[in-house]
Amino acid sequence: MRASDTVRMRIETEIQSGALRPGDAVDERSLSERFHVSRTPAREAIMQLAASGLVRMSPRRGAVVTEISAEEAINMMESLVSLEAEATMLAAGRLRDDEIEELERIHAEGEEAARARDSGAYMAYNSRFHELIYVGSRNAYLAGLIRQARLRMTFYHRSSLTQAARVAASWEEHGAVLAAFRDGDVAVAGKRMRDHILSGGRVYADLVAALTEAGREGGAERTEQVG
Amino acid sequence: MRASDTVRMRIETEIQSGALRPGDAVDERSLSERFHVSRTPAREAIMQLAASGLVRMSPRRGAVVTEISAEEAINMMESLVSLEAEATMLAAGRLRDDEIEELERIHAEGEEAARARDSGAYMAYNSRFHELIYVGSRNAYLAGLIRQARLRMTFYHRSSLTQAARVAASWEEHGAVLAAFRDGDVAVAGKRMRDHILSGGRVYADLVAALTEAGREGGAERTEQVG
DNA sequence: TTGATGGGTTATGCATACATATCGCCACCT
DNA sequence: AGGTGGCGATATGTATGCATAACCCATCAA
Repeated sequence: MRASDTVRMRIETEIQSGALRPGDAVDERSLSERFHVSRTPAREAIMQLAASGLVRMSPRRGAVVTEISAEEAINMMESLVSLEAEATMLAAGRLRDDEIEELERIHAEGEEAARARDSGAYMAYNSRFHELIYVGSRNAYLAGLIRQARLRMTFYHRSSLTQAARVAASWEEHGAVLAAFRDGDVAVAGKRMRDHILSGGRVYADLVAALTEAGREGGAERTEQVG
Repeated sequence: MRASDTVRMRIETEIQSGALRPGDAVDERSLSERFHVSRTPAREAIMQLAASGLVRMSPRRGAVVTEISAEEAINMMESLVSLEAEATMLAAGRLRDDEIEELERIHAEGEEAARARDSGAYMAYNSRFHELIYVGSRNAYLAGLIRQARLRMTFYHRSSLTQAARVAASWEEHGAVLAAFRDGDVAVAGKRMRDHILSGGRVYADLVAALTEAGREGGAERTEQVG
């Protein structure tokens, strides 16, 4: 394992967790000091993050955690909807019976979190549910595209599932997809996943628009109240 | 412009052109000597290429131009079909009349290359045609995903359009998509693009399978005869 | 008071030196 | 004769030094 990889992963974690927020500077020196490495691996970690889109580099001006505009957010959601629907259709035709049973178990476990409006627990369940579908698609490349897109949206996307109403609806929509899996209905499974992602996406797009607006009005501090 | 960026772009060009072939080593020292830079930007270029999937790095063992297995090729084609269809459906609903006219002009210009079975000229036309659709989708993120996927497949994909029969069929299929654009029929445009990419994809998958097979039998040299 | 200008500061970008793991080769042992 | 172990060579990974461009702020003029 290279030092640059560990630095990269730790930054990714900090962005996911919200410790690093869109617009925050990611500079070589502070990274090298925090992780006790020289500037070289710190710099390489930043470049890797830039390649995956998590940070944006300007020559001679350093890197900042990528801020997503409302337009970009809509574009990414549009793409994610398509990718998730495709993965779901592939999975609908390829999931083995025991994998569908596994999905049902996980879905049953998620009900408690959904009822309790426990967004932390629900997000953990949500990840497991979707991840099983990616694997079930038998398409590692497609799964990678989806994971990368979701990773880039985490800061904003996280927030959409903190809305209590959304959690309950999300769980119901998962159930609808699962029913289509049991029926082996590829087209219906795809459509239901498309609707599911779109539902979350609407919340997400609104949030990004709100953040963008707040950022324009009152500077970065203003986003605090929403995250 | 950073030195690492120019090095990266030149390597990308060499991979696209076939000067660098899957399995070829890409080492820091030779890059730094060829492009008259130090090892640092050469190394950074390699890491950027690795992030986009064009080369594969093994810790302490250097980088090689990514070799695509038959399974990976199928996965990438499956994904590309979905992405291109999505971009086409978006474009069908968003292209302005003058953009459709531009597409028609380009398509008309491509007829000559198609008739002459001039695969070089046809590939140039082909890129322009598809590129206009990506732009017409009004989704820069989706367009980026498609370009990245196509870039990763260039070495193999190039070859599919060198088949004379495929060139003629490809041009006809473009015409069918264009007709759907004129009719403003989103679903039909998407379906026709899906079929179009799939047609090329079949040739492509066969080719990768052949290369993989050849590689297993006779080592890397064996792929020479196909490229 | 506001704007422009210039110098100092600092972080990035590149070059280079050093550390270390991997690989190939050869001798030696079985 | 074939396999194994160690040694040398080489390339990667890391650290550090140097050059330069961008930023900040003070100073000055309108």
